Amino acid sequence: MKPAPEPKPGSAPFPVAGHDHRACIDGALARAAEVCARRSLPLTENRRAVLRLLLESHRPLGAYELVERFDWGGRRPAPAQIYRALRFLESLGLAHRLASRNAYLACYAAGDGCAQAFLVCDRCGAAAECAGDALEAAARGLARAARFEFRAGTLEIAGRCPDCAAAA
Amino acid sequence: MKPAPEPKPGSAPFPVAGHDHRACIDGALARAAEVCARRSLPLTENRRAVLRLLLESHRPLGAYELVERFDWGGRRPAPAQIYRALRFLESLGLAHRLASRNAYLACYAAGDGCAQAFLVCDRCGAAAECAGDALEAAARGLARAARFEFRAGTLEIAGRCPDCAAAA
DNA sequence: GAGCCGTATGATACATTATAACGCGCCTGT
DNA sequence: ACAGGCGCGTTATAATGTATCATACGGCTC
Repeated sequence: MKPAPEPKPGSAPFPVAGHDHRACIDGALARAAEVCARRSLPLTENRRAVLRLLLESHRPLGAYELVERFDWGGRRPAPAQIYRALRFLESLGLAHRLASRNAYLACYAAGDGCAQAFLVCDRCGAAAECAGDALEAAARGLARAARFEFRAGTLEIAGRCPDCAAAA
Repeated sequence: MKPAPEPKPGSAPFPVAGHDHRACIDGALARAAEVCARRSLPLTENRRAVLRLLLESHRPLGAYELVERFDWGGRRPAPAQIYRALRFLESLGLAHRLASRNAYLACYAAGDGCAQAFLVCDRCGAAAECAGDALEAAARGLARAARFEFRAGTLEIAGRCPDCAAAA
């Protein structure tokens, strides 16, 4: 068991008190730029803007919420615009889709591998990404037992985030 | 190496060669009736029909696929009809929603508890439900580490089912 | 049996989420 | 230059899911 409340901003599943949001956003954007550069894929204005919105909200947003928040000098982008950016970000592991919510979440930690988990608060909608060897192992174990060829796995956990659990 | 090809219809994640589909459907329907009776909730004609369609297809179906397959003497039910039945079945654990696919899957094994997993074939769309202590433990462990109050978890694993992996 | 209440139904309309298709302009390689 | 690929911006439309309302039916009490 590991109490360790807050090692690094991005690695604490839910933002804690001293969370430096600005730094966390800038860091994630810088990482995103790197990831794109490494693959010679352009992190265009649109893509960066969508990613920034996700990072700023620090919670999952629906595509149409993104449309609304997108300030394009008065006008709004069409949904397709947003979905394109989301697909791109997802393909690089810079954002994730929360299927159970039809919502999208920025990735704060560099996207690693395969089996990922999300903790989604039933009450306030906050969400956190996390992963662990135990999950990965369990997922691969289940697949193996069924002779299923594992590609990727996503675990979505519903419940109450620390704040809401306390407030209840 | 032939480790127990088919112990019980419902417990083999993917239907195997000797799979007696008829028996598997009838068994599941009987179990559903029991579950409803135990809770004094009616397994009405609609609900039974939707469940039967899911059981018969033996793979996840979208709500609108169900609408199309629903033979109502020429007419078709409105989507709301189907969604109502699906919600009912879900609430009793008799069917599950595959969020990653917007599809619904009958439950062959009696719904047990909390953290469940689905193996979904990228190629043919077949899906199997499974669960295990390791998954449950991993899910609860992740939640606990984040001081998150666990309610339920669903793991969706994408990959290739045995048949498709072999065919590839 | 008459009246009442709760639930399931059947229907229409609507809301939300996501994609298809197309042409334009900008780069880049030759 | 210019051809090809890619991302953009737009329009239209598909796919998925809900709200609402009137009705029907069963069980209950009186």
